[in-house]
Amino acid sequence: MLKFVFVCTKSVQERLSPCYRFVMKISALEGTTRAERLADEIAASVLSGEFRPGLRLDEKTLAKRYAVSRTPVREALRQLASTGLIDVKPRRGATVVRATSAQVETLFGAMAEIEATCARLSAMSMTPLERRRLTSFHESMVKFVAQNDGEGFADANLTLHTQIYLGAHNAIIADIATGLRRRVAPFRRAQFRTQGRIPRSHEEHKKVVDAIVAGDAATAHTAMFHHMSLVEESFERLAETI
Amino acid sequence: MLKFVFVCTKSVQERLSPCYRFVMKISALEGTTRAERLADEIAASVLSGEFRPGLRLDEKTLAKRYAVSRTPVREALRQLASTGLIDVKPRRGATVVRATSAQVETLFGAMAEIEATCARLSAMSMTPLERRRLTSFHESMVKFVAQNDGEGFADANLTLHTQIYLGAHNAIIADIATGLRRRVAPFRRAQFRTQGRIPRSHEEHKKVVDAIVAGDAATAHTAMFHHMSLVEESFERLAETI
DNA sequence: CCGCACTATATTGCATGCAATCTATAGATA
DNA sequence: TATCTATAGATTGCATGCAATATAGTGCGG
Repeated sequence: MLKFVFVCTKSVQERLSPCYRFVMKISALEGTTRAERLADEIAASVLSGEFRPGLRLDEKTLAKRYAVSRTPVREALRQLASTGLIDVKPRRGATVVRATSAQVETLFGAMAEIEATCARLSAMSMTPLERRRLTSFHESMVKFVAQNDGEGFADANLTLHTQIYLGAHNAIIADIATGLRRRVAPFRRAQFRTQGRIPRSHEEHKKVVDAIVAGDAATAHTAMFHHMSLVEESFERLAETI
Repeated sequence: MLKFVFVCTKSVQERLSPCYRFVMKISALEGTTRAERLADEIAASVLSGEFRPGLRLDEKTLAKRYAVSRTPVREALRQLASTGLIDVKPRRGATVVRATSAQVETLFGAMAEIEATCARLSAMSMTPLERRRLTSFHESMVKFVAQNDGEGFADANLTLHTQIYLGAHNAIIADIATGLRRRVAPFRRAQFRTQGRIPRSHEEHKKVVDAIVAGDAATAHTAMFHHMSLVEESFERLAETI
């Protein structure tokens, strides 16, 4: 991995031309710790499905795989445990969470509540600019519906929901929502492959977006809750077929 | 610290008389790791106010204080950082979070939303037994009002709110609520010392409890949200006098 | 044949030490 | 005098090694 070292004092740093600031940014990116980068790597592997639920995450193996010692691996695992993505038991090691259907239901229920809350808050406190952006982004998603592009729709779906988290104008609630979305991710894979899910999801989004833009908090809440419940239902249907 | 070692096989363990099980329980308590116990200790110190917001939490000093090496201290600090109680920056160490008034406002706002959600869910899904218990517990709190006992009221207040978290019958939302309450704690100290806060709080509780018991979800939500907003207002008034 | 106890192996928890980075203080220069 | 530089000290990040604990495999008795 490349590394640029740029030595200067703080006052010089502040008066640098933009091209040098770019160099500094690279340096800042490198400034994260190994443990942090490991946590990201492992999380990505869990979310991508490479590390399946139930898989044992052995410290030594991970350390070898990423060519570091066990210490940063341990820290990464602890951090991931706090997000609920993996499960660490004292002296028993870490595993990718494997939830019972009841636990998954709880997770989806929590998520529906939080998302609905975000929608309500967004309806109350989004700026006019944010409302316009939300509308136009939602409208742009129609192309994925037309092309039946599940992958593209899934990506855009995340962006749309994130816009609503941010529109709530409460960083803590937005964090909670993001964290929950991450936690449910391993259990909702391939959700948009369910027959007819894409156009239906797009319609539900429209109801949510319209209510938010109109400032109708109660309807935004209800519509989002309903949308998330259908997502769960779609998951259940998928799970049955496995 | 005492430690009982009790060696036996699992099948024997399961057929033990209760008195031996007690011994095993002690052993199980000891079975937690140092890092976990440290996290509890440090959290308690933060919540009790011994470690004030902004205080630098230096690994070496903490290691000396608790007579362990830096390794478990580091793990404890990372864990606490994930709960939002302390702030850890790479290569810059840990400090007890010192929030701006805007951040505290965000925190109270998030808490009000989550608590209100819990109240709504409780209204919808508490069992008859839970409803009865909630009512009787709330009624028992009148004695603290009569005696103007802030300490007693604060303890009971926590129990009452926890009952509502649990009544929501969603472990994840309950966890979120508990975590937020913890995070808010350092900024709401001495809240019940504000003039006239105890009887007023008790009245607000009544509205919440009545709505929950009656199964009136919308009213429970509104009443709880209102209650939490007043808590925040009371904090603001306190902060101004500091 | 089944279940229990015991030993061997593997894995986690923790302590220690070194290297990289940050911070503070003193000195130099305009 | 104010600002910048350089050095020393302190602190964090990480690697390594040992001790405590859990797991798996083997032998023994009923």
